[in-house]
Amino acid sequence: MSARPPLRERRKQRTREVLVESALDLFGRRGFDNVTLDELCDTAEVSKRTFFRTFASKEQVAMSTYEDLWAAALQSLETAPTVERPLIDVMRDSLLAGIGAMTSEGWADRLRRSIHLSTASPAVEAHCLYFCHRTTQAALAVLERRHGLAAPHDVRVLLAMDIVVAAHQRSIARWAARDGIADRALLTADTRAAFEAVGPSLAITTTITATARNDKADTAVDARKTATPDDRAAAAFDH
Amino acid sequence: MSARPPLRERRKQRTREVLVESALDLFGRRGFDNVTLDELCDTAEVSKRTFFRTFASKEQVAMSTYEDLWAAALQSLETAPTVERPLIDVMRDSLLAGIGAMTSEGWADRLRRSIHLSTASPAVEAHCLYFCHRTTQAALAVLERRHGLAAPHDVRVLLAMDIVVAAHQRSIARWAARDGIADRALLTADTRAAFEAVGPSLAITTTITATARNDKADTAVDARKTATPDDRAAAAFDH
DNA sequence: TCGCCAATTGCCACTGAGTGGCACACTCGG
DNA sequence: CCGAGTGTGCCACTCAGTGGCAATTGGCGA
Repeated sequence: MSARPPLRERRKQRTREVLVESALDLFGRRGFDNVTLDELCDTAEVSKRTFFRTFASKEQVAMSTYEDLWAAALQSLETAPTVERPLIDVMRDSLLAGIGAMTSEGWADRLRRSIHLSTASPAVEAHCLYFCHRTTQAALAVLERRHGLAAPHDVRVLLAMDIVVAAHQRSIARWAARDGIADRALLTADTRAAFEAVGPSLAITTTITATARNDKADTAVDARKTATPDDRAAAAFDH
Repeated sequence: MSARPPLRERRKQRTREVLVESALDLFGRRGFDNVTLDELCDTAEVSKRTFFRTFASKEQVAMSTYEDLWAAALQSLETAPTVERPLIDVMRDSLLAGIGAMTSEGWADRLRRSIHLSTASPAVEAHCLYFCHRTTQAALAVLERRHGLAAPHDVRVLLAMDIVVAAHQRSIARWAARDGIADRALLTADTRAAFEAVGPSLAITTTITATARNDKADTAVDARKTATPDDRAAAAFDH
């Protein structure tokens, strides 16, 4: 068969998969806070010690697929050609590439369940937020090293990265909240839509859309800033 | 004297202040992770049980002044006049009002020390991030109830709030990192500057500013989006 | 000034996450 | 088949956070 990796690695990987699957199942059915690590380890048939050699925390096992996605995005950032264009676009494309690089069987379903956990449990949500924060710091380092980003401490650069995180989180939350299937194509579309909504966001007024939902005279977007006319895309994103 | 509050309240408040002061001192000198709650409670001369009746977590006592600031900002949002203008501006002004409403003796110094803790300790930083997230959710509810925000689940609205958080965090981080004194006037200025840098952030290119630092031909800001010419302010914000 | 009521506090025991140490078992290489 | 080295299980431990209950203390009427 395809027993390429040295068999010792495969065991490790197998343990990891069993833990993730058990965790998503238990957390999903009974709630993150109502499942102890001892229970999880018992279900997955590993010792607690082994669990902490595989994952750094109870939260991490719940979000491991999500972290894989970002890892793939960072990987893309490492290998992508370095053309000069807006940082937000570069990051968006890296995320899209990361989405395209997900291969493992059933990743989309695991990812969707992970996101559901993060919206259901404060502890997981906090972990998720912090993870994104640290990951974009790492992305900044790559951008500086490979893409010639000369001022990684410029406020505008830091803000741009925060905006990337925000757009990504909104897109993935929207994707995971869809009723029916949540697959790669939809995630890609939702990601594009969220990033296109960034510009219009700057000018949203507090009294927007008493009539905005799917109307034509919607979006009291004030034209002073950001005249990007892709409001249609943003409006279509509205649920 | 001015013994207006029923004396029982004052005791409680006093305990709170002692805890915060002890925490900032101990955490600041020896590191958040190297101080146990037992030590802190021992120093402040309260039982651990009382500590958890005053604060929800070890992290919270470290960030209590920061949380006070947001509480003041939310309060301002509750009472401010409800004119129709961009959501980001409304939130910025609420934050500025919150800054203006800080009165307790030595708040600026405590706030600065809190921020330092959050940059030094991952646990505190994560707590801080999540707190901001939850607080802006609360702000959204106020905006919906008082300011006529009709579509609080519109992606653009959610993005706008995320951008507010980002600008705020960048400004306060910059403020706390200043060498000399960090006072109200500087925090106000840094906040304004960070919010003004939001627009230009959208168009930052990856190869920005090989020569950008304080130059005139700086900021490879691509004029396609966001032609706001307040790049000067943003550039001045650069350290 | 005294004493009752209610809120607050301290103490104790407990759960559950996360860690270090050590002995055992397994895989891989010869 | 056998050593070297890595991975795993078990045990004991620290520390954050919680619930219960008794003791204390302030508020307040008599």
